[in-house]
Amino acid sequence: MTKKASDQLAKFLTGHGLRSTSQRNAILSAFVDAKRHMSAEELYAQVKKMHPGIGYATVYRTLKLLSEAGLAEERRFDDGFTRFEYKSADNHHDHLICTRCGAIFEFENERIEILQQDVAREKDFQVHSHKLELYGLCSECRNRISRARKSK
Amino acid sequence: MTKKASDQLAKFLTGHGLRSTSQRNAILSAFVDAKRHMSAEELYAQVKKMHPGIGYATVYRTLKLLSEAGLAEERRFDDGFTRFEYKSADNHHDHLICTRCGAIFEFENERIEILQQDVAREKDFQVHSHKLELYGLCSECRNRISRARKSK
DNA sequence: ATATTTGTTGAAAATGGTTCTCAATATCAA
DNA sequence: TTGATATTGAGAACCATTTTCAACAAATAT
Repeated sequence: MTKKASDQLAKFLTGHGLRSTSQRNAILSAFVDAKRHMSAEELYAQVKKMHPGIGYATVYRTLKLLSEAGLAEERRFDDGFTRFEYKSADNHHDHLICTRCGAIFEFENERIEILQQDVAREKDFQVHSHKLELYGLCSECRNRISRARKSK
Repeated sequence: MTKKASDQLAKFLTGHGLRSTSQRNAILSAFVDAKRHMSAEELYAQVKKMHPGIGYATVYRTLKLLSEAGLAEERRFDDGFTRFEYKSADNHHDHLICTRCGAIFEFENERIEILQQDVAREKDFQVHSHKLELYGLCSECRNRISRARKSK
């Protein structure tokens, strides 16, 4: 785990009269090391491996804490699951989501962001964050489908 | 209610060996006449006014049915509520959501859509739908805030 | 028209992700 | 150390949504 992340958490805790605990550190560590877009359940399973005593509630509580500390971002995709994503200072990106296999890809597009600002300005709206998700089929699933069609 | 909508539902039902019922018609009617972005709960309350006997489950079931029939679109915003939106054939739009008062505004931007297609093509991804939400403060809330600040 | 088949409904129970409660425990400051 | 209080784990509670099931109703056959 990066030292930066744990420092950031420590700073947040101190600044808010909260305490540093082994559980919080363990969860942060697992979260940072893990793949992106983790559900609370996945993270719980991961943390359990190293710290079997840890409870479900603590994972949820810590995830919320990390969001408040700016270390995690909560995302609700249309599959109904809430997932969390490690948030390093400046890497905003959007998502392509395969509706067949559930794979999630990331992308960035500066021009889209600029157009978003234009839209907001036009409506006199002050944007703080945004969410752009493209749903469809990834190339792998598309290939799988066309292969299946041929073999019929 | 538009005749078009009920026809579209009737067609879907017939085509799938399903039955046309007074409840389904009542729910569709309330849904089409209602304001956009309705939660199941809001729609249930609305339908109850004219048809007190109707059950919660039926509203949910019908809303799902309407989605399958292409008459409704399910949306999960970050406030955790699922809402449904009446979907006429060709009026895709995106949303500006005020995080303070909850107001939802709509917009369309052809250029953003084009750029999205570019991104997808680049990743060899076939987009079927997308979701773009801008979160922030509407002008009204911004004014309220700055007024409050002045009066301090 | 009437009966028959089978989809649909309402009420209540179940589900599933997430949050809360509370007694036991751990951290931090003095 | 010790005391004040934040945190934890386990399970109960929550709440939106879904499922169950017996009663009912729409489409179809008779």
